[in-house]
Amino acid sequence: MASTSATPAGKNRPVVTRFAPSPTGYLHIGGARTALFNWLYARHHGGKYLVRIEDTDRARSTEPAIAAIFDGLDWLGLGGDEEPVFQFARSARHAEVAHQLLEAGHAYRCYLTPEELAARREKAQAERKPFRIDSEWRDTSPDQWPAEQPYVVRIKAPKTGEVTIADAVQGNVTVANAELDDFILLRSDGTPTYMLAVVVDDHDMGVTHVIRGDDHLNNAFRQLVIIRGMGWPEPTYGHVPLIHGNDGAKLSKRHGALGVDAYRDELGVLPEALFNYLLRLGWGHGDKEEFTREEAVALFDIADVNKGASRFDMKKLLNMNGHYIRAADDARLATLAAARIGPEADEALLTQAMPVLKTRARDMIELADGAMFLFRQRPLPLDEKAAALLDAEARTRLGAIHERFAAETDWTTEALEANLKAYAEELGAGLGKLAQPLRAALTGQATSPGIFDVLVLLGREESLARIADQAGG
RNA sequence: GGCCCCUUCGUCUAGCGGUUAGGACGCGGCCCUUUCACGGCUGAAACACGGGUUCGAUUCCCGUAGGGGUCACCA
Repeated sequence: MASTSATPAGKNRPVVTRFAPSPTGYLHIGGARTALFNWLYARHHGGKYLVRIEDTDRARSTEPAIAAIFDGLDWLGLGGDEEPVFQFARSARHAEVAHQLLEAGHAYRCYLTPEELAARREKAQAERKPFRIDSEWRDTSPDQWPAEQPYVVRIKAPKTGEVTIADAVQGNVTVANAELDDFILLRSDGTPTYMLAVVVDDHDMGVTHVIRGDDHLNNAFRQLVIIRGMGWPEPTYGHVPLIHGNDGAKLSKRHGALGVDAYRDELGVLPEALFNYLLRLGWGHGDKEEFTREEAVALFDIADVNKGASRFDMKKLLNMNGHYIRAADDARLATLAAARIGPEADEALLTQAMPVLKTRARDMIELADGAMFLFRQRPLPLDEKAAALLDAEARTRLGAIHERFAAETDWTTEALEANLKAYAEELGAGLGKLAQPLRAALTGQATSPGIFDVLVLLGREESLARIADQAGG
């Protein structure tokens, strides 16, 4: 048994990686992570990171999907270093390679019809035998080829021996050549298949490291047949495990496989949070949890990516998002929040309020919600808990508070706090007994940022008016 | 089903022959406190199972079980 191993031929070529999504939908979370790993690997090695759109499936590829992918990539800061390559536009070149393979005797014309193939497949299944394409056209010579009949071009895959790939993530993976079949290079209409296109494009783009989902691991062996047939340098492969949903099943649209745009728009996630979360999914570096882009670039190694699939955990993503919200620039958050609140939002006020708002939010939805009280029109609607806080006694006290605050000349958190504390002492009550009704009156809610911060944010006039609205007696 | 891959707390992970198996999320408790958060402290919680190899296995090897991927004129 001959055994050959796929050792990278061009070890000292500059690193070139690529992210090659097919535009049949949005950029999903798994794709985003694959892009991230490719980007990181290239950056770490001072190489190039490219993007290729695999749009050869004309029926399923759409313009909106292409736009969504670029949009998602840009948002995460994972756009390619050069103009993206569109695979479909290169089909003439793919066909050219197929013909070279044909001339070199590494491929052959196969006149088997799809119907005949289907029949054989069915027969094998009925006999419970593994089906492997075994075309009688494999060893025919050109003079035996029927004229004027449609044919496909098949690769002539080795039938004996085995190949082992030194995968950067999975380690050595060996497959017997008997497992490989003579897959199609060119369809009967002359168009190239994916298997051919990837190999040709990767070669032409100078890709040295193919980092992709491990659903492609088996394909690597097929692609190697083409690469060897052409005598091209073999890339280093790195097959990263797929991301699973919270229940352990493959991530589908049902559980969490949203487009990255949904994480941004519907979940209110910050790009740096998603970046960090995705980085930590399947990769770790000691006890470190938070990584800046620079740290990630410096520390990332594809060899450290875990072999096992990991589950997507929304809770942890949100927790991380909270960290990044707290660390984010106030003006930036204000702009983001304002877009969610609407035209009544005042960015300057939002920016001013942000320090006390952002510790209370794990996502931009919560952040915007938490800021709403600043912009509500009087008289404020009271939620259930707020209403319960405003009993007769509380309303009476609000009247007294209104009087005291109206006389307050120093509208600062310190002065206001001293003022209210003095009143509490006078009453012999805890500060909470006064602060909660006050909060209800000022925000219409039972929870909010610190009450004195609220007072200052709202300003003297608005605060007094809101208190008066609820004061009784 | 054939082939390939995977398996450390519920989850994400550190570990790379000798550790009280560490951190994070989540969960419980305490502290801080005008509410809710944030923050701090703290508790419960894992090496799938069975054989080897070894003085010694979470770590190396082989099985078993479980999970995943792939078997198109889709990509």
